[in-house]
Order: sequence, then structure tokens, then C-alpha cells
Amino acid sequence: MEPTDVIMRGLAQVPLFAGLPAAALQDVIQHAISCRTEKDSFIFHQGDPAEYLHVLAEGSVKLFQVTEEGQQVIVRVAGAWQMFGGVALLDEDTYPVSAQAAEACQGLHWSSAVLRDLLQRYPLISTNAMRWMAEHVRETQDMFRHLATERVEQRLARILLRLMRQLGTPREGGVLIDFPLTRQDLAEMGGTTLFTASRILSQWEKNGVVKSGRERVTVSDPVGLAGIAEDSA
Amino acid sequence: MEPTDVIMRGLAQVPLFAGLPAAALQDVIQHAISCRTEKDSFIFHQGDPAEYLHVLAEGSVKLFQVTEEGQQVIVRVAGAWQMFGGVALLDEDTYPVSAQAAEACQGLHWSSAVLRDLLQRYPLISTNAMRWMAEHVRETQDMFRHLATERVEQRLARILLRLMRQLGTPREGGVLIDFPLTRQDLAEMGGTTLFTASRILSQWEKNGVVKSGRERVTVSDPVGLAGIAEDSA
DNA sequence: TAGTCTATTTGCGCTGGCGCAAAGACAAAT
DNA sequence: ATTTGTCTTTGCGCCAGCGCAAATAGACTA
Repeated sequence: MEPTDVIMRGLAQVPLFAGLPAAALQDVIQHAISCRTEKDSFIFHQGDPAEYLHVLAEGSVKLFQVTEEGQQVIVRVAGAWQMFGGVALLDEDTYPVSAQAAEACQGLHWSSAVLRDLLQRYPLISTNAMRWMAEHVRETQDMFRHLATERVEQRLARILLRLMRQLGTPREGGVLIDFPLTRQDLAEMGGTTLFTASRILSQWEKNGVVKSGRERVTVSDPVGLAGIAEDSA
Repeated sequence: MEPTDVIMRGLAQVPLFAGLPAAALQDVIQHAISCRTEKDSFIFHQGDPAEYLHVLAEGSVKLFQVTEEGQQVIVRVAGAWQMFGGVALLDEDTYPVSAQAAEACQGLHWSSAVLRDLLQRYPLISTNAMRWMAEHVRETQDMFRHLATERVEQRLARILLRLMRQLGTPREGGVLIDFPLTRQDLAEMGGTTLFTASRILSQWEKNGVVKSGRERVTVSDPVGLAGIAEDSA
């Protein structure tokens, strides 16, 4: 487990705990449970009682729903010091998505009961929670709008730009999306098929916009990609 | 304006105020502003500072986003004793959608400042707000999943079923969706075009699943429609 | 009652993207 | 080094749904 000051710095970045004084953060950490998850195992399943709210210290997770026909739809991914399972803030609710470790994870979590105690003692957390949820609604609505109105190429461009901002690390010749990202994953985020995603990436690679390998994508030309995202032609 | 007891009964159905004792509800009503909106006028615009939270006493509104190319995407509709503009609960935020009266409306609204005062005095409202937002995220994610994985016909079937539950009134030979609903509106909810929506409604009418006229749809066979929604063939 | 405006229907051609199949590339395990 | 399993690429045929155009049907107005 990381030393406490690293955790402090990390948690201070989590929107839910933003603005809390150091003493309160200490208190929050006191009540956290630490745990490790292997790659590909599930942290929780869609429909399970929402018992814990999670924050990652390292690693990354995929958050997705599954259709009646077993098809996955990836709603979101989370990396270090990002939160998921926020619905555990509420009493007696269930997770709307499944969370699966995309890489080995080290994380903290808080039980629903502990959270309700923290909410009472630090009302700021309650405000932060609402703000976080509202932001979440906004993002999901934006995804919906894009899916409803744009072509596959534009949607994939937007997805890479979002992932770049969220999980990107600068490299020579571009920004690497530091997350194991298969063509299938991209398809499940963009409402398309792995074949179409592959074709579009190949074409972008020819035009020098991205460089992609097995489960890795590097954006070489973010401006060009943004152009594609906006391009209604 | 309606008599106070009608308003009391109405507000008690609003999830945000659910479970509040009568005295608290009185207090909430004390702070409400009443106002009327003509058909087709805007209650707020996407991007405006979120100053008021709204509840309708009568009438209905469309909540939609507009793309860069000016295309509308309807995210939600609201009818009597339904709430919208919930983002006004937060300080210094902006509306993620525009709200336009689909019919003449009579409604109540509360300013952001008043709401923050109410939140402080009645912590239950804070819990209710989180629950409402979480529910909202869930619904939007479901819409996203359907849009990403289902064919147009299934999506339109789901939309009619949802509207039926939300705004339906029983009639001889079916449930009328009591809302001025053009083919264009249906298209903007379902991520399709008015032509495709029209064709599908015509076909359903031939099969006796719905009856539709100008701006009106009646679901004659809800079970049949649910079958279409689930039908992956 | 005629006129106007908006909503709806339907035909027709086209295309973006799906679905399958088969071959190739990469990484980890033995 | 070879095997094995997963991921990726690309060709090919097809079709759901789009986009346009033109006709029709309601509803409101004068």
C-alpha cells in the first residue's frame, strides 16, 4: 500500500473529497478499506446491491452494461484517483453497470454505511456528490447526442480525444492512451463493430493521425483528430 | 393558480420533496414562484446559468440539446408534477439542455439561493436530490445502451412505452400519449429521421399496435409493442 | 368557404456501416 | 523455438435506414 501522504494527495484530487480540510481527509482515509484486484476480475456486477464506492490508486477499470443478448456497452473507464460506484452513496440502491479491472488495480473503497456517516459529518461531500452526479448526467447526455447524430468516424475520434485527456501520457510523437484498448473495446464505446473500428484506425494511421498497436493507441495529431470529430461532411 | 391543497398533493409526488412532513412542504411552497408559459416558448436555454429548478402543475415541456449543426436531440419530456432543471440545486452551474413548452404550462420554480437554504434546513431533500440524479444517470445510460445496440424499430417501441408510462391516459381502445408528439419529435428522441419514424408508425398501425393522428399517438396493444421492443430478430 | 401553414405519407435510389470469413500479427507460455 | 491463444486486418456482399421529392391530409385563419 502507498504511504499516507501519497494517498492524501491522491484523494484530494477526487471530486467527491475536493475542498475538504486535511483533518477531514485523514478521517476519510481512516475509514477506507484498501484492496487489490487482478486484471480481468470483476469489482462489482450490474444489479448487485451498491455496497462500496471505489477510488483507484493505480490500475484501471472498465464500466459497462450488458444487453439481453449479452453484448457489452462500455459506458466509462476509470484510472488512478478516479471514482466509480458512486451510487453507494445512496441507501439501498444497485450498481447500474459492471466494473471489471482492465489492468491490475490497487484501490480504496468505503462502505455505504461509512459513507452516510461521512456525508453527515462533512456536508461538503454531499454537495460534491451532487456536482459529480450532475456532471455525470451531462457527460452521458453528450454521449447520447453524439451517438444519435454523428457518424462512426466522428464518434470514434471523440472517444479517443476523451480517453487522451483522461488517461493520456505524453510520448515522443504523440500522446499514448495508457489503457489496454482493443478494437472491440472501442467498438463497444462507440456503438459500432470491431471491424469498422479497425478500418477507421487503419485509415487514420495512413493519414498520420494516430499510431496503433495491439491494445494500444497513440494520438499523433490531436488537432487533426479534433478536426475529424467536428467534421460534418 | 391552483388551490394550496392541490399543490401540496402535487408536490408530495415530486421525488425531490418525497417524504417531507406537511410543515416542510408548506415551507417549500412558501418559497415557490408561480408562473405560466405559452406553448413553444422557452423556459431556459442550454448553457444559461442554472437559476431555477422547475416543477410543472400543468402542461408539458420538451428537454433537448442542439448539435453544432442545429439538429435537436430530445433527451426527455416532463408533464404535470415532474421536475426539470435540477442542476439549479448546485451553485454556479449551467443548464445542460433547453426547455421548451410543448403545451401551455403552469408551473412553480425555486431559485438556486432558496434551494440551497432549503437543502440546509431539510437534509432529506439532499438525499432525494442525489437519488433523483442517480436515477437520471441510469435512465440516460439505458437510452445510450439502446441507441448503441438496437434497431430503430425497437428504439421507437421503447420510446412509446416510456411515454405511455409517463404521460399516458387510458382511452377506449388503448392508452393515449397525452403530449403533442410529431414524427419529427419521435425521430429526435430515437436517433432517426422523421421519414423512418413515419414508415414504422404506418406499419404498426396496419398491424393494429398503435393508432396515430396528427401529433397524437395511442398505443392500442402495449404487449405487442413490448414484444417489438425486445425482438432482436 | 377558401386559403395557408404545418404535419404526414410514400416512392425511389443510394450508401454507410454491418456481418462473415479467412489470413496475418503479436505476446505469452511451454 | 514452437505452440497457443488472442487481437487485428482486409475483402466482399448485403441491407437497414437515410435523404430527397412530390403528393396528401389536417387544422387553423380570415
